[in-house]
Amino acid sequence: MTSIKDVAQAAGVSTATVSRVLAKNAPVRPETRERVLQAIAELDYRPNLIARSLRAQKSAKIGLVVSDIRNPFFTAIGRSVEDTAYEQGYSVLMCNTDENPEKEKLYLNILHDENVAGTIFSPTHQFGAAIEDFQSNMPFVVIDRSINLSGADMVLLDNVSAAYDLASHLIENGYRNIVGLFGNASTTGKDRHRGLQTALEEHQLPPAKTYFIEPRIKHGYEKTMEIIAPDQHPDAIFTSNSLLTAGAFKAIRDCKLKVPNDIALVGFDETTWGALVDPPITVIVQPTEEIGRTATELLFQRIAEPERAPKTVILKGRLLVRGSSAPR
Amino acid sequence: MTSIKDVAQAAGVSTATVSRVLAKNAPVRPETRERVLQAIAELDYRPNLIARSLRAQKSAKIGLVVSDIRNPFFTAIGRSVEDTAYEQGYSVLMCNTDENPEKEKLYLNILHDENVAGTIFSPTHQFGAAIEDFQSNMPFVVIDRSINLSGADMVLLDNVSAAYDLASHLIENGYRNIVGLFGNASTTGKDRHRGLQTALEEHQLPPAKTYFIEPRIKHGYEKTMEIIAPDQHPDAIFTSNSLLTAGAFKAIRDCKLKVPNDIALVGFDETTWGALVDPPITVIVQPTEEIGRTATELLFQRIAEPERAPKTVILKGRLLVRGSSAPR
DNA sequence: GGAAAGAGTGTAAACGATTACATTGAACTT
DNA sequence: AAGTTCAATGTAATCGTTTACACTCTTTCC
Repeated sequence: MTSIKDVAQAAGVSTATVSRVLAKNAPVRPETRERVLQAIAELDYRPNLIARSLRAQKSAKIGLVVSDIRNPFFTAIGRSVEDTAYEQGYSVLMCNTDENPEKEKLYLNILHDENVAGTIFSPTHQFGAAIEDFQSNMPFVVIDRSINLSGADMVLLDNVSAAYDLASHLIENGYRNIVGLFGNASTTGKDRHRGLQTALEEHQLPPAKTYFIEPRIKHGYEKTMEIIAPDQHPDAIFTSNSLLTAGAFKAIRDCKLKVPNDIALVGFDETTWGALVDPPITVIVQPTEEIGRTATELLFQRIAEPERAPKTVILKGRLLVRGSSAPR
Repeated sequence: MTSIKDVAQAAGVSTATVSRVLAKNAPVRPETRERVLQAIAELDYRPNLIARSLRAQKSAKIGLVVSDIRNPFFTAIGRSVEDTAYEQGYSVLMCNTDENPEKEKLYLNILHDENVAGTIFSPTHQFGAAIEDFQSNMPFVVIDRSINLSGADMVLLDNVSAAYDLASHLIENGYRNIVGLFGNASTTGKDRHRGLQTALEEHQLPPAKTYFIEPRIKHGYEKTMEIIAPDQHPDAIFTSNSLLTAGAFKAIRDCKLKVPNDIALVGFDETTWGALVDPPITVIVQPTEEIGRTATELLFQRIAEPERAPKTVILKGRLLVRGSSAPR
């Protein structure tokens, strides 16, 4: 390993001078700077980020803690965060918690210990309380799921209104007997539930039967199999998460029912498969690129100015109408 | 920040003793150990990983550099690597290079600077040469794509044989006019190409028309649109990557052709959508869990024993026959 | 012409851990 | 009883940076 000492020696200056050349903003005689830069190039020197991080008590890394890396929504967020961070010279530590509060704690601790400059985080609702411990030390931006923490920045979808739009669309297309499947890991499911019920209410319809289950393909499948009794079944399934949508779709197909004639299906998030299946799925499209970028920008703002008043940015989803919810 | 000094003071010992308690293997009187542990608990002390990493010149992190995080194959690998690393007390820095050699270099440098213990890497073929620079310093395991580097461990699919099986299946089901779409970013495409051509050859059929294109949904779509002329089209499309499969599927559908009656479609990697579309897609299933786990284990082996002779593990794919390649 | 200001550089102290070496004292050996 | 051994602990150097402080030497100003 070539260190700053080797460079200093090669250039005939002190380590402080080399450091100043590196820092760019300190005064160094052009001639000296030249010598140092040449020594750096010759020795192929690159500063040790660990040492820098130890000394500076911070680093050019941010954490991204997502709850399920298999969910394409979070993959998309990941790309967007990474691109934005990259432009600012930051690298991204991506961690997957599997909706597991234990792992959330573990990874937040690790990120903290790694001196990350801040973290973008989609917490389970169980985590609500514990997050307080970390907030003091590390800037936070919460995404996707709201959390009862006054100090944190958040980037959220207007879930109630998006679910309302999606449900209204179903109702307007003649569906009356709607069943809702919602993820039980976060506030998102609750908000989308509310949007659905509000829409029904406003149309003077009775509330939907709803289920809160683990947001996994498997559970979406199993619950849908339960719902579809041989003798009777709802005329539409409303899902709050693309994994549940996939599970429901599979179950409907295995029961040999036709979408949308026998049963309509709508959900959240645009995925590769949503457009490919027959019929394609009507969904609320979340602006993933914008969510990731906004979250990263908010994080950088907070890093730069820790005392800035927290912001919550609420973005709108877009209803993408396709065949799975065609008029009855 | 509470440091080891605070603990030492609280317990009335030196920092060395605290460190020894932490290290577990050094001799400390039970009584003293008890006092130290209590101080640690009271102060809620957790060692600073940065400092530890600086001193030890290594860390309990490994890098995972994937070429496209949107490709479900790599997402699955990511989960598997993470789980295995987690069991060993390591955390995973996941980076996305977008098949871009510049980003590959950047992230390998960053990982190196972060003192990661090693890196699991799926390189573009352009990267073949440059990897030499890093190998000396950092243990490597290459996955998914072979690379001409004698010193590195690798975990690969037996691509030639898998592609051979997939092609033979098509041929046996009566398909004769096969067109191949292959990713141009890696050796994987080339190997799978060879498997396809070998199968045709062995059945005394003329070689397939093949295209090497960017492994993106968009490019799979566009190339397939070109291939499907209004007057004539192949009777099967063979794709080497699930993103290309998705693009091809979309194009076929947009051309109002029926799978498999008008045209069969086969590819690599099990995805959410492959099972959901109608007909479901015949694919080679890669053992992603095993690939990730094996790669991580090889990496740990090499970290423990840097001079160990390099291994290449070749895993077999499994042919999953479904409707998209039903007999003519 | 002397004081003041400031550019350019070096010295050395941090950051928070680990660990080689030194020291102490008790137990054991002969 | 003196020497030997070894467990238990402390002291201080070290990892590779950054930066407060000190110093020198010009330049500028009255």
